[in-house]
Amino acid sequence: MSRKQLARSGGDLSRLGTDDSGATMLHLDMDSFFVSVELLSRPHLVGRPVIVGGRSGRGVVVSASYEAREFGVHAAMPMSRAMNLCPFAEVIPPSHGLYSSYSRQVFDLVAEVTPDVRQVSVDEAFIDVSGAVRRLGSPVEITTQLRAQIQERTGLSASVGIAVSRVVAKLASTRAKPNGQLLVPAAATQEFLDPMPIEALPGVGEKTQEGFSRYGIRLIGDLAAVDEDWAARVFGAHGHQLWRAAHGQDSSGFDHQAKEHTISAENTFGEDIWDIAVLEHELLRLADKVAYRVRAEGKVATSLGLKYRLGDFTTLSRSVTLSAPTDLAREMYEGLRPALRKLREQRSQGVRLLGVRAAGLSDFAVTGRQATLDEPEHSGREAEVALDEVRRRFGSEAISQASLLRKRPDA
DNA sequence: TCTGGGGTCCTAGGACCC
DNA sequence: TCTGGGGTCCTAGGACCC
Repeated sequence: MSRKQLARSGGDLSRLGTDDSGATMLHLDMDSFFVSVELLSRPHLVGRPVIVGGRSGRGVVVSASYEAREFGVHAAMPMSRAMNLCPFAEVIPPSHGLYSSYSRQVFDLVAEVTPDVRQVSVDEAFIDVSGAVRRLGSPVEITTQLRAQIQERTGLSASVGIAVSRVVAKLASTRAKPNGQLLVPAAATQEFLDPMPIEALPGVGEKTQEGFSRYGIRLIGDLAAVDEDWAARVFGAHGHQLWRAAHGQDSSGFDHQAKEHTISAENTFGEDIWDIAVLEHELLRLADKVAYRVRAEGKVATSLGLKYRLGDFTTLSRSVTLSAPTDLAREMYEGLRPALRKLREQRSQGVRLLGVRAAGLSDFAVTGRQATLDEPEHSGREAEVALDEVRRRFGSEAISQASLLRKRPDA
């Protein structure tokens, strides 16, 4: 049984009550978002098993319609297995640009409710409505309105959980799916949580579940019942955070200010690659992709990471701290190339995946590089920014070829 | 069955400095 | 000459999420 099925397999919840006065946190989750967007333009497939995902040998399921889930198909499953389970499913390759545009429409509607929103992915967000009740009505009324508006403007359905905290709201929206809403009144929080399986809690995956089960902890209520200090001692910071979640409490505040983040790109090859020249070409292509996005955010990276996955799925990583921050593909490529060569020499295995990550991102303007207009790197930056225009017109493949041939400005 | 791509957070060890 | 301890930064790896 999947986690979602487990979380849904509860009893009647109407006894939880109708008092939403203390439940001002909403978790909004679009129903099988990618599939639903694709069905808008393919109405003849409604009601049939539909899978969005990569078709190639190494593709995985990204999203499955409820009809496909009946066959046991779920997200992140290898496509080969999904096709065994459900051979007649319609398979559609993902169109991320399309999903982004529908996502924007949905979040424009959310923004009309309140600015207190923390978006967690294209199709999911936490919404704190405590500042909106006087203007728009109770949390339940706001939810009903918002779901109706989303349905009307986009043709897509959303499910919403309404509770005292993010973690409880999230569990409630899962229980409400598809196309539903569920209120967990503040006073009913523990009663709602206690009977759920521990792996329904966000942050509990396979390993953590195993760890808990060694101590007989199988339900959220089991974890809620143990001593707080014991949980922190035995399971570390993660255990302490989960103990709080088992009591319906969020571990951190509702901070939605821009934190430092990372930008990465990776690629799984159709078949394992042994040739260092092919790997280096891919390294440059990925560096180009990352550098473009770093520049688009007006940032520079102070450290770089390389992800290197072998044919047997062993995953290695190497990182490099730069002496001067950069937003250039060429510098990222040259920064990581020695690490790539070394790994290829050390490990006599084909390479399944290569990835590039930019971290320690800071504003271009505050690094001081902006002041040194005659610096060679700066003219390099100008050149790459100009190449961005070429990319828009001729596609990224053209840029990768151009980057390969381009000389360093100081060479 | 054989595992995508984009992320976040935590831990642990070693280097280095005072 | 041998020895402490704390703080910080860097690196590698792992668990987890959508």
